[in-house]
Amino acid sequence: MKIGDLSRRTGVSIRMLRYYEEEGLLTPQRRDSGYRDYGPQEEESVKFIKILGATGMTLPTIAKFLPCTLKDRPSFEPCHELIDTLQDQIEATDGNINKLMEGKKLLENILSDLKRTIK
Amino acid sequence: MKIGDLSRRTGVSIRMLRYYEEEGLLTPQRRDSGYRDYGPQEEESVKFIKILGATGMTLPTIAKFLPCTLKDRPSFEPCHELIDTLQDQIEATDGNINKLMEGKKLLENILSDLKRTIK
DNA sequence: ATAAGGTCTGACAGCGCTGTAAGAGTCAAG
DNA sequence: CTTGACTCTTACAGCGCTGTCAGACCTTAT
Repeated sequence: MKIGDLSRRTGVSIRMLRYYEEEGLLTPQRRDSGYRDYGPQEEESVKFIKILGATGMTLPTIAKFLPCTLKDRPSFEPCHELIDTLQDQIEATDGNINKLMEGKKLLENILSDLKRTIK
Repeated sequence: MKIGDLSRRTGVSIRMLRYYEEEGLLTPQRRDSGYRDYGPQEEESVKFIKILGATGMTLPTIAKFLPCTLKDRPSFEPCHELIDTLQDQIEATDGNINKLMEGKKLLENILSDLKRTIK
């Protein structure tokens, strides 16, 4: 699959797909022409990247976790060293969720205040 | 209250407090010396800014909402024009919360996978 | 073979936010 | 009055991400 196809399928811009590679998150095959050739494995990875990125995780951090999401992950992947980081990240995400909910509450308060004041 | 005091009380860096002013979010009094002089009203605003900022709202956007959070808000404040934006923002925040929860779930899956694989 | 559209690399620029530094002035305690 | 801590403005720089552009090459269909 060429980069444009993957971009269309994932909604991630071509620019960013190349950036992912630059940051070590993806390493697609190359054709003789130099064109990147993505497989279903890479498409799967992009999905993970999107989700993890949405949690505020930075790309280098995501790069650390990505090998652990592989089905056929080689056993020597140092995933066990990531458990602490992982736990921290879960906590951080939880904190962010709470902040967002607090923010949402505030917004809703402002909204209902406004509606009451104006109507 | 001087800027250092407000910084300590809110946990927002001096740099950022000045930046808030630059962006029109705060307009503290000035002493003859030129020193900024913050009142309790400004401290309250900083709290809102922090919360709204945590929802991913950008400072210029926050600047629009801030007048609507004032207790003694002048009636001519065009807050009614913000209702749509506000509703959009609430929706967006909701979406972000969901994304974060999805991300958290993924992280937890990775974590339990790892624990099972390793132990 | 030609044309249109896809892709390559490399570079530059912008966003929003944040820190830091320099050089000058202010404040408060001794 | 001196000294150390604080504040002022201005400016530069970095982060992580993202877009865009240029110039060259590849691919596919006609």
